[in-house]
Amino acid sequence: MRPGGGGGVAPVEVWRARGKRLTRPRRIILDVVRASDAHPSALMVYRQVRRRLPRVSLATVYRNLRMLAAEGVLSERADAAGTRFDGNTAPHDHFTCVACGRIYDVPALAAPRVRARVASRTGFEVLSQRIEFYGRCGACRRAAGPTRARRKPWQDEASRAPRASRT
Amino acid sequence: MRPGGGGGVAPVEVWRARGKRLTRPRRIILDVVRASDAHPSALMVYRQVRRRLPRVSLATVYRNLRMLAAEGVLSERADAAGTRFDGNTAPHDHFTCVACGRIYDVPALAAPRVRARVASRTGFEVLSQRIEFYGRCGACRRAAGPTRARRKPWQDEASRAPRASRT
DNA sequence: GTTGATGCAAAGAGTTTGCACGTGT
DNA sequence: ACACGTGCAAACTCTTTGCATCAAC
Repeated sequence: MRPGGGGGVAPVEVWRARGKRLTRPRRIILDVVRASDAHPSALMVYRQVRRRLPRVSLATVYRNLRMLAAEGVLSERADAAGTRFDGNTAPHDHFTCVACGRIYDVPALAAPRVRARVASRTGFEVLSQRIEFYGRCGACRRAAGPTRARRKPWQDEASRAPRASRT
Repeated sequence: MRPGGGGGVAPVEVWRARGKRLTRPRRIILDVVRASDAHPSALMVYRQVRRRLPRVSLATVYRNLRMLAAEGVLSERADAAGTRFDGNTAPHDHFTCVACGRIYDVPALAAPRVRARVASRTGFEVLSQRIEFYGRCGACRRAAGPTRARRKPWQDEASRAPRASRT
């Protein structure tokens, strides 16, 4: 459970202003993504939502995730394993452990600096950026030995991965 | 045409040592990716290769791109638009223009610094990283006005996009 | 009551795989 | 001649869409 994740942020008013409705599936989908720190895929969200709303369809999950991301309520990232969603919309980077597959949030430490540098060097206007790190997390380093997969979180729904640090 | 791209780097010996063969489709596929700076998708490569080898199959293109990437001869990146391949295997970052869709290489300016910082902050072992910038390129900024798509390079095969800078 | 949202099923895009034949070594 | 590689087609996964019905407002 992401601390503060299930809390009462209020983008609901924003939707209403645009004629969007707060339906039961939609609310649960948002809850699930916010309550997870596993950066879940649509399928992972679907499986969680179905526990509370067994008749929900995968299409509804996709439609809502896409819409919520478009509204800025969620963030969306594509990688080799597919599209992942993140309830944390604050700027931050990611660390993917190549051993256990877990994705950790890391503070966007150097973001502004790197960004300014690229802008001044190329003359381009940088609007946003994405930084991904790959390596071995603390737990997997301690487990020593050669890299070995212990679990594949993108095929599962829950993950107790501790957050690397607060962003 | 990427300068030096079509040149005679020699990973061929490496393959042979592993029992891999230098077939006609394979050589042409590699040529095509190396000669492009458009960061082509498999389909884009396929269309180019077919000009020189009309009977080539898409499956062969996929198999070879994947194999060449695994051998380190090419690099592979997944994003929202699908998987893209890059003949430039030197470390570098990317800038995607949200107006015209072109992908530019940018020097990996801050890479080592950012990397070390994350490692020391999290205690994780960083093995690699990926940095993507999004914004408006020089040409599109000069074209002024609101963001408007002028072309969708991921549906085409050729691109005359100038390189932002040499990595 | 109006209109956006849902569930279901079917379609689509991108990518992978099985298999018999072809071809580099 | 021996394997690896190829073309073809089918399969597979992930995601989107059409449509009648449902439910939020």
